[in-house]
Amino acid sequence: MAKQVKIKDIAQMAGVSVGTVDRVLHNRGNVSEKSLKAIEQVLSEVGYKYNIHTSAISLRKEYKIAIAIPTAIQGEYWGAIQDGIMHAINEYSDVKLDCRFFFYNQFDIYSCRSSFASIIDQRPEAVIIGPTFKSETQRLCAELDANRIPYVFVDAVIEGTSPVASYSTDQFTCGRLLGRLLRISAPKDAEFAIMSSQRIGNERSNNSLERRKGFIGYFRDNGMEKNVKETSFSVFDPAESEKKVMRFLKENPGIKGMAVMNSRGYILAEILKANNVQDISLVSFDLTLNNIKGIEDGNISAILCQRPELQGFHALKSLIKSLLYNQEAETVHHIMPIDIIVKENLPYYREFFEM
Amino acid sequence: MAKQVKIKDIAQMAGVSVGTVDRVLHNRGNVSEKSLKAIEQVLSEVGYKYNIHTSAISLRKEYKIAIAIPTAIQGEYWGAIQDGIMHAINEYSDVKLDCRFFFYNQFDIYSCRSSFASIIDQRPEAVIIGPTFKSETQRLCAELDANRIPYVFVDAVIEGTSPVASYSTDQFTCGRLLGRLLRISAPKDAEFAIMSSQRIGNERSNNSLERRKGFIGYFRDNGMEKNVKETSFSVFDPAESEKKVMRFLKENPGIKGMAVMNSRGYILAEILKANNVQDISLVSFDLTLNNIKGIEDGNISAILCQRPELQGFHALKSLIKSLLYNQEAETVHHIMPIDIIVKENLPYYREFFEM
DNA sequence: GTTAATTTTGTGGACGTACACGGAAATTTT
DNA sequence: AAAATTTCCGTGTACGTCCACAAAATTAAC
Repeated sequence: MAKQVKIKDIAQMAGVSVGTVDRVLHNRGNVSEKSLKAIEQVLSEVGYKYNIHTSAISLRKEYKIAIAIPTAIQGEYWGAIQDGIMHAINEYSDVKLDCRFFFYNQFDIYSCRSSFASIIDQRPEAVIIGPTFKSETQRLCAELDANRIPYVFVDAVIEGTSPVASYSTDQFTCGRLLGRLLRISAPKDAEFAIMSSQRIGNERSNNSLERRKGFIGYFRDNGMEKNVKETSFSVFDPAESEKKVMRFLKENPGIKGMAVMNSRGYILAEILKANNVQDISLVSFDLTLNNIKGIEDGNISAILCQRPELQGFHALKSLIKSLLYNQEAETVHHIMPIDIIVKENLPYYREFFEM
Repeated sequence: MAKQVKIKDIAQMAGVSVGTVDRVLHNRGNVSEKSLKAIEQVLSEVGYKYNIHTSAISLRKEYKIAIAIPTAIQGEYWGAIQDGIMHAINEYSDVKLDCRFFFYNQFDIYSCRSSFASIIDQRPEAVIIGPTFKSETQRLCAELDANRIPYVFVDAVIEGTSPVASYSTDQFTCGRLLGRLLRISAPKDAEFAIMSSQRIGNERSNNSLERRKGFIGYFRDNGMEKNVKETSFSVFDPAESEKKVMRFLKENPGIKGMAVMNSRGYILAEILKANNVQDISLVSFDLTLNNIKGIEDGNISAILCQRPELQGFHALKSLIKSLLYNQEAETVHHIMPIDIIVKENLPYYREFFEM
């Protein structure tokens, strides 16, 4: 248990007052070259570490934090991220925070634009971004960079930006993992289907595309590329979807597994249930309420999940750290674990958290 | 963002001084019935929450904490628990802690007794217990209860004790989950083997027994009780084990999956690898270095894991909370999630943590 | 009823950092 | 060289809690 080095100690060693050390630590300027050198010398020798507690206490400032994520629905993916953020707000209730959520519709680029514009207007001191549209996000980040406003990414990373940290998943590997899960639970010659959920404008998210690549890649590596089929279903027209899916299964009787590259697996689960289909594994993403029900009912074999609460929690945590000790640190990209959730271990993923 | 209520506020509302409120909050006694009533009244109304930061600063006391767990080896299960504890020590470096480890041999009841005896001698202010022997642990806990020394359990809970908290896993469900993993990845009529690792005196740990029960129960529930075989292998005599296992497989050609109820799966992985056995799934427990290698090599299909670092981390965290704010709270039993780790998601379980 | 012992209560200093303020030193201007 | 700026620096106070110590109130003892 190494003894804490205090600012006072540093001041003494460098032959200056605590005020000057403080100025250096917070690069507030107004320090002579000589003092700066002396203090930096001492700092490099002793390795000063902030005392987060005292630091937090004496900080009177209230930080404005903007959170730009797709509309969060309780019990769904972005809802879980929001839960994690709320949890962090609570945990760090001693740091004065003014957190505002700027939700946007992830399928409407205009709503994203206007949301991001409001953020700029708001002049926050830090931002959490759950990115969807690449160039919109890049534009926002450029603006934030110009104003030296720190930001972090959750769920995904956008290239050409310089966040303080990011929390995301290796979606390609998710796809491979999904491939493996389906393959091992089916006979050697079985076929598998990628079930795309159709949306307005038929756009597919980047995450889904990556997952799909990984999935196909996995079967290609195992010489089973031909065993992979693809079809789609609608999120909004269940009856039509049901007809389409059942027709597809009839035409492809070899199908023993279905992969859904987003959280819409529960829709297929309903269809399988209604038609009493027993021998097809279904794997989807995200522990949403609907998918939880699908697992409990036994219609979804497994769910892949990427700790959204933890992402939200750590996102805010790292921003707070950055605000308090604004050393210009390197970006840290955190890749979240991919949890495999089936009927048996489901219950224990609901309580536990944090961390 | 609700405004923080301070001790001063409470004091004012209750018509007493901060000192008195402090005494009540830490039940240090020496408070008149009248003041106590008044303060408790106010507390129940406003819902006071400690400011962890200021609390940590002004705490000058150094707490002696004893940690009684089986010998921890780096890269194995108890080593991971130790890592988690060390991490918490680091995270709470502002709270003065004097942590001492009292390791014991989990296969030697005498070493456990002498370890526990040293703890009593040591007179610690709080204890973390990784229990193995039931009555020894009960005796220790009785002693601790008598001295009002708080303690927490990691890995497992012993009945007839009253810890501050516990962090453990539902081993029975682990066994069921293992059953499911093996079953789905094999043909309908496949057979499965429970591979017990033999030890000195042939005792089997409680955890293993529970897992075994769950495993067998799973197959019974699916009308496949007859498909489960059992055999054993030695941890210390690899050559003998290899002979025995291969003979067993020859005699039971229907075996498509092997279950190891502890962390010794890697031994079988080596055997399968050496004999070029390809079509048998092997599932074991705990992300030890050996097992990680087994997964990477493809000889272990999956590992079930119960977040040992998180257990250790939270164990110490909850003890610290209990020491700082020793309100006589109810015991909280935390059941850890059961992570399923396969080749694809393995890399991401090594970095991430905390929380 | 007075004194002693005990219980109860309030006060004030300490923890380590942030930051405002005013004074000292260095620099520029006149 | 003195005055006016500007730059630099040290001091002091605040943050909310803990806890030691002393003062006050209550109870016990005589």
